[in-house]
Amino acid sequence: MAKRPPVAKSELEVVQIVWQLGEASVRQVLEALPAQRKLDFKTVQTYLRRLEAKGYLRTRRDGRAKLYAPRVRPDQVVREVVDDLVHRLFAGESLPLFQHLIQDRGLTDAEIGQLRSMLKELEDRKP
Amino acid sequence: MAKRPPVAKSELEVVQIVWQLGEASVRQVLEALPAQRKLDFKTVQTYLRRLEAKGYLRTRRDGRAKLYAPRVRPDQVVREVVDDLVHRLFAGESLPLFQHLIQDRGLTDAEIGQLRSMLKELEDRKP
DNA sequence: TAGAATTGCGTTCAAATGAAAGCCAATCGA
DNA sequence: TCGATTGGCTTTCATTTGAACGCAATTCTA
Repeated sequence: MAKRPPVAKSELEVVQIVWQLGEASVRQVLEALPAQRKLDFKTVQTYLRRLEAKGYLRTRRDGRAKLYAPRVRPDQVVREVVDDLVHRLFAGESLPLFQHLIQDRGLTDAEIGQLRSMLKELEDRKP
Repeated sequence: MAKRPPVAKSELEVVQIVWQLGEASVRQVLEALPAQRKLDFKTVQTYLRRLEAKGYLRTRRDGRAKLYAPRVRPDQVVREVVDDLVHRLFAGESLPLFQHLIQDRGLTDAEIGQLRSMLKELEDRKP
């Protein structure tokens, strides 16, 4: 399939909400936006329309309203975005990103625990 | 200090090289670009100029050429960029990003080791 | 039932971005 | 010394983004 155009920054926050909700109308997305982030209905509508045009979302009609749902698997998109970032910002190395995340942003104890078990699982699952 | 405008994607790859080199001319940056990524001299020059205008780099003259060097600490910039991404893509949670990095991108054994020690250090250094 | 609100669809519009091109002065190699 | 190269500075230019309008149809609501 022809590679779809990249998701723009602002589109990301919107598509991310659709992923969470599974399927959503413009209004639902608007309401799910973090309180500080105040966008107009029309603006959200535009972003969703563009996301559909780019191939990231598909829609179906529910009465008068339109419901947007993922068309590309979220982790596929996440991978593309993160890969791109890692390349541009860390010359392709992911370790520096971890380092930043750990040292600069801090983690709760619970998070540390979960991270540990992810690592363990990864090790177990290979040679 | 007046918040500087965000670094654009393509500018990131260029500023990242300047960070690595410490100080660099247009040509040096051009040559340090990954082989696949083919940009024109003029293009790199433009990006560097914009980065200076945005406040990320400062310059000094070396004979006929101009040398670009960081003006904002790299980790400061990295933090801004990563924070922004985490907000837009994961609603502010960093764990999903780790999860993606670990499960989806894979790590070498060496990397796993280093990660472990980062975690350990983090734990030791708190209550 | 008449006006208010909600949505879709099409447009708009300025600023930012990605990617150079043009012209000119310094300089280097033959 | 003369042409090629290099770099600086200025300008260009299409596309993408971010952020909304306007109108028409539909649906609540007083």
